[in-house]
Amino acid sequence: MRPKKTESNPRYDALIGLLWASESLWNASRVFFVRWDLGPSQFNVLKLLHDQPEGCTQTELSRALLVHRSNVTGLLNRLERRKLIVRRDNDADRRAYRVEITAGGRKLVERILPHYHHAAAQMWGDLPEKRVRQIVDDLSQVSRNADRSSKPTPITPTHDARA
Amino acid sequence: MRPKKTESNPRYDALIGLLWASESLWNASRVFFVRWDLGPSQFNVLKLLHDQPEGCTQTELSRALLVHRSNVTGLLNRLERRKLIVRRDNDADRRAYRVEITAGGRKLVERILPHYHHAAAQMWGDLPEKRVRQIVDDLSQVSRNADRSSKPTPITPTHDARA
DNA sequence: GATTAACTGTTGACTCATAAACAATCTATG
DNA sequence: CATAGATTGTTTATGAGTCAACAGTTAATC
Repeated sequence: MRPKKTESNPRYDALIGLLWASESLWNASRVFFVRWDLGPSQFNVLKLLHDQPEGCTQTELSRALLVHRSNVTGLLNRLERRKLIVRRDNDADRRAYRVEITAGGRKLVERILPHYHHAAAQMWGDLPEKRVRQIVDDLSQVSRNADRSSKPTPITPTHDARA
Repeated sequence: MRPKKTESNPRYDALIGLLWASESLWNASRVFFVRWDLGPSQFNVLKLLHDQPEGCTQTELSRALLVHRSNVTGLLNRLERRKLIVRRDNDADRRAYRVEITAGGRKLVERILPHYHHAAAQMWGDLPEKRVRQIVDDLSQVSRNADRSSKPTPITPTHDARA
């Protein structure tokens, strides 16, 4: 099923390649996590809470993970059912929970992490350290550009808002 | 909400950065496509069929798009309802459809593509052509490694299958 | 030619994502 | 203080993804 030749734009092709790579990675990570009966998204939540011992609100979680508030609800429900996280009441703000990881959740993350690091290293094959770092820099620029294009021009509220 | 310092692995960090960038891009592309009331996945289907005038089966589509067979069903249902694609009967194989893009679908894709190319170019900012191409190469290697790790060792059936 | 094996698309149950609307709560501002 | 506005988390509806199981069809093999 060879695709038809179409007018080629290297930057467009590169974008497709990037999305393709990340889809491959995401699929691989789904397979990777089945061993522990976790989805990649669930692990991301756990990892974040693991590095955030004070806990955080669901909205903070949603912003850190780049997902919608309403999605966090179900994600946490599933994790709470398995006692990997808890929703504690927040005295300072009775609207919000303070979500924390449990001892069990922490243990699970720490059991998984070494394998994850190992698998991640494999993905880059024998690419030299320097190139990897270069890619990280370039991609963070891409992230910024993407965010800028999808958000409605934040307009820095810090004095002096001339466009 | 600063994250806790944890033992750092550059290749792991790079992977997270890659996934992060692609999530940003995906979100941006979702916003981008609302104008035409399309999801990114729907557009991917249309684009593929656009470059494939002979049409293809749903399974071929699923392989090309890296998604499950069962997902293609709903995707095509939504596109068919809007008359952007058609499922034609396949005389040679009565199990399979031959999915084709309609004139309307083709027109839509061709209206969108220029904007898409433009937006894609923006994402890379002023990164020099050479670096962009470099990234494409490196990422295609990553894709291969990811696929290898998630698929159960294909074992090339071409003679000589000693592990 | 009949049976077995493989493949095609759909369905149902589930996860993960969005957006819109809602009650409860906090924060400003009059 | 009152009230208007913003924010927090949930619900509902929908899109997009997985997997497992199914009927129908094709292919292979005996």
